Amino acid sequence: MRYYITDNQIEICDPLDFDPVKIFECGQCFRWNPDGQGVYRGVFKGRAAKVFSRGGKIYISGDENTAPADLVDYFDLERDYEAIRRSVSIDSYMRDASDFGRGIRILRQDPWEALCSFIVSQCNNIPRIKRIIETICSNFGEPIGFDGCTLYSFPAAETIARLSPCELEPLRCGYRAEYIVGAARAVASGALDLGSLALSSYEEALKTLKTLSGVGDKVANCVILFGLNMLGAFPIDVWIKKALADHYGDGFSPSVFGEYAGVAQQYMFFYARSGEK
DNA sequence: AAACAGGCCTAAA
DNA sequence: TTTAGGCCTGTT
Repeated sequence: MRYYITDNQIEICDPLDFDPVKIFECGQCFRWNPDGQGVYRGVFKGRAAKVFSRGGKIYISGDENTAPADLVDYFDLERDYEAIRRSVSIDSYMRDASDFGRGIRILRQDPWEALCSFIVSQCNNIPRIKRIIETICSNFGEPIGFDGCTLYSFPAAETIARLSPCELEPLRCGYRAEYIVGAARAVASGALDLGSLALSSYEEALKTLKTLSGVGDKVANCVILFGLNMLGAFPIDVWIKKALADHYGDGFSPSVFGEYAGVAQQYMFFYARSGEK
């Protein structure tokens, strides 16, 4: 998509394919919050940034440790989402869903953060998921001063690996604490190499992630889609299951959506959650 | 008060 | 291979 880099800040030329509210509220991430004036601030890969609109344009600017290239990568600015929307619009339902979700982009999130976040998400509601993740960051992450706010980085797997599940009690995340520590130890010990998983096949990534306790099909697919940026991954949660039952039959396979099935899934999820349909 | 929330694990057919 | 029940916790 077209954008300008000026003064270490990115200006998005066509806001139709970059909608901050949809990007941050469509369910793919948990750590970007609006300040009441419409400015979203968040932390990605240890860096702070903000996204806001002014005069019909969208601006993204990061802290002093953030290069424009980091933002281009994280927000997936080089990808043509209009082409993706066309390719997944296989019927009138998907045309409506992808039209409704126009402006969503799949963020290139840190794989460890995605793994931990979606472990937390299981059998949980969004406010509590966000609260738990904020607490893990404020308790175990590093403070980052930015734009007059104190934000916190997501703690490294090594940091969490040194803790016992009991020490995660302040999170109030219940039985998920053991899963989190187990995953952290797998990553920290090198038994699970998320970097190399990103270079492996989808099947390999799925199989490997599912060896972790607390990670099943749904969580693993979320990690692959949002953390490994494999856009064919198709997480099926209760909302998607219902949408599939309503619009497609028993023999459904994500492959009908092609290589960007995961993006189709996100349009469906956002559409279903919106209550529009 | 009982059910539910963006699943997963284990035991049992 | 599929199914039922249990699981921490906070809300409604």
